[in-house]
Amino acid sequence: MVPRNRVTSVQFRQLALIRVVNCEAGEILVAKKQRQKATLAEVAAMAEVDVSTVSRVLRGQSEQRIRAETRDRILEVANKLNYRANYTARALRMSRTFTLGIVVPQLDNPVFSAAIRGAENVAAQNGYSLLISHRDPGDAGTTIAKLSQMNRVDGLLVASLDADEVLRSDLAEANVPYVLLNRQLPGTALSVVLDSREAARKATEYLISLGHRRIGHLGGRSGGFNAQERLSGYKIALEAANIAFDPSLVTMGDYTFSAGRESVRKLAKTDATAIMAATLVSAAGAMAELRLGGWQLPGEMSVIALHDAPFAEMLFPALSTVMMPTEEMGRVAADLLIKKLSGAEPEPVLALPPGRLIVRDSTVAPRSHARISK
Amino acid sequence: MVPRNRVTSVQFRQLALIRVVNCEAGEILVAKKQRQKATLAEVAAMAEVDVSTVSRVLRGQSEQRIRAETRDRILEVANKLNYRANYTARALRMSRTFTLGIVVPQLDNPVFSAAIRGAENVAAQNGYSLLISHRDPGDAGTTIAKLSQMNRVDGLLVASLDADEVLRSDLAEANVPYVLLNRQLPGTALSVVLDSREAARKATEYLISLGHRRIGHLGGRSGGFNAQERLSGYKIALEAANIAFDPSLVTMGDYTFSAGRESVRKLAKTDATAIMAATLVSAAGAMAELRLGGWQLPGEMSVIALHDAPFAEMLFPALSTVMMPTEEMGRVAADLLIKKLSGAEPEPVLALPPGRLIVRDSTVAPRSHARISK
DNA sequence: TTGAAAGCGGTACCAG
DNA sequence: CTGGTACCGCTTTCAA
Repeated sequence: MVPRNRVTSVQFRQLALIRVVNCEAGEILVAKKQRQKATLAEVAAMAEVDVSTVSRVLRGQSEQRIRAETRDRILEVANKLNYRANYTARALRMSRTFTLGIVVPQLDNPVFSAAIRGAENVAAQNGYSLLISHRDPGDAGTTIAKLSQMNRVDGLLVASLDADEVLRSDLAEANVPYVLLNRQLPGTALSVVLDSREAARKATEYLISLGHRRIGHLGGRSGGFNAQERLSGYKIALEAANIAFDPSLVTMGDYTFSAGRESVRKLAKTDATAIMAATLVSAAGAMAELRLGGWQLPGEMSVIALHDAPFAEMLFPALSTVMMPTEEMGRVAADLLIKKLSGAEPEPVLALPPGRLIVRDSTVAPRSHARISK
Repeated sequence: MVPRNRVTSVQFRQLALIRVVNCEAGEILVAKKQRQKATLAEVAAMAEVDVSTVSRVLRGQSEQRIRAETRDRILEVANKLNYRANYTARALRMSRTFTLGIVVPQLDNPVFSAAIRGAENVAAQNGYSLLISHRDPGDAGTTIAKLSQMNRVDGLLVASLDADEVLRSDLAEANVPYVLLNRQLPGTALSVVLDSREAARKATEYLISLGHRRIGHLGGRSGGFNAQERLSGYKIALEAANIAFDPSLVTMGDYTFSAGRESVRKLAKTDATAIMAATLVSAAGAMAELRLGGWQLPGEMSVIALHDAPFAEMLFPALSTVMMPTEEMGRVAADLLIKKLSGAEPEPVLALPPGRLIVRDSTVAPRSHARISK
């Protein structure tokens, strides 16, 4: 009944034992052995038990069903051999990689790197690792599809700056659970976002409290989810203060430095005395351009931005901001995804409230006599 | 001879065929099937050939040994089923993951994110993917060890800010080939570094060419590899201009904003008219602190930094820099590692020469009468 | 040119 | 409480 060329486990154990014994001949060899990856079978052989027993012991589950003596012996051997389970083999067998993928549009962006940090922590706490992937705007959908189709991840955390349609079709390719990060997609699964609206409201409200009445808004891509939210928060704050909304004070660009520069030129022609910018980088662009135009900052123009990062403090004048819980966003998203992977119910969409207002040097009360625009 | 409970491949093929045929009953099911991960066996069954044949065809090698007709049929089926090889299974079988790990101390650092980008490109070109991992300064060695011991990567790209000893022992845990990034470690394998010395020399030389004679240096951690190199480049430039080296003009800190602030206080008490800073961030700290102290920038103090990133332009005054080929560094390192994995000879250590000098607004000729320090 | 079968290193079910 | 064994999905000899 025993197939040809097939060693029974008893035979194998003996074979392996010989190997092990040989190794023990010299300590050097043993040391070398520790460097190598020991397999379950080797541990089993050396402990003189079956692989299945070793597996049970090492996985720690159903511990009560194993004689303490046996367990200790196995543990000792495993330790001596510096045994580590082979990740690949386990993943294949269990059809689970215990890896979460996180796809971000850029790495050197405090928002995403903070989110990654948060996600990584939660992942680690739950025995998952995080496969970071940054998706250049060019490679349409490949990243998302690749990660999931190659069975490399159990689930995906997706941050995207793409248009709804593009993102939707990318996501369709993924055949793993996912949760969206910093972004909503109508009619789609879970997503964790920051409450940009409230943040924008808060920032605008602060400018109003300083006495500003003509407040410009440097927005993001007009189609974008967060851009809409921020604009809406801006309007809410104006309304609450009985200030009429003036479309000419709003400019939408993308979130880059140069877009900030360009956009602010339009605002510079108005009688605005303050600007609420969507991001640190666009605020930086705005301030740079204004300075170039000879404006006194913050005297002639107050600037506040959403999100906070060390970068805000490095600008001149140091930028006032409304903090955003970006790391928390990563944590929450990872938590949601892991719950989902454990078969839990899809929970409702969350919007994390903004953090504190950080007043630095870029915001002051308006001058009594507004400067004549240049 | 056939083991019990074992389906021969013929039997299995039939079983699978039944499944496939059933699926084809409705297009909806076929569509659904495409979403799922099809296995080799399923493709084989549907194409009515053996899995090994499918494998051969799909891997594209030894193509000539397969009848065109067969190959076409297989390709068609694979395509219809949207077949993707299971990464895990392949990795297990081949004992290779075709994944490179890259370990960096921080993600939101233009130096490392550029290196990652470069490494990723080269990796992709060679059929590898990149597993990005950031190692918090706290978790001693675990990251490096984990990645390799879990058999998740074939090789490692390691950027580290740790002390030699720490790094050395971490590396000892890794049982995969690795190459060091942005850092050398005496007596250790391959590493790819930037020529910081030459960059520092170039930056200093530029300040000298503007007429500065009393030039301060804002250095990095005094033990660090790059810090030494930069200091040395600074000295070389001075010497070439017959300017005596004055230790009181050199301050070593770490690379943070606040370290930049602190360090510059010492320099502010000297008669220095210019500063060569190790990094953008420390330069930013220095400028912030000087401004706070009432200095006119750049009039009373010129500042230049090593490395270039969008960030430099956002500062005020916009920072002059010497570009560093950080993305190239990632590319070269990945290339080296891949060569090593293919069994090639360990090539010599490289130092990539700095890029262009970018003159922005932070560097001007010294005033004829140096300001009395405050 | 194609098929059969032996694993890679685990996990988990089923016996005993 | 422990052993035996059938896979997970793929690659790679070895035969036919």
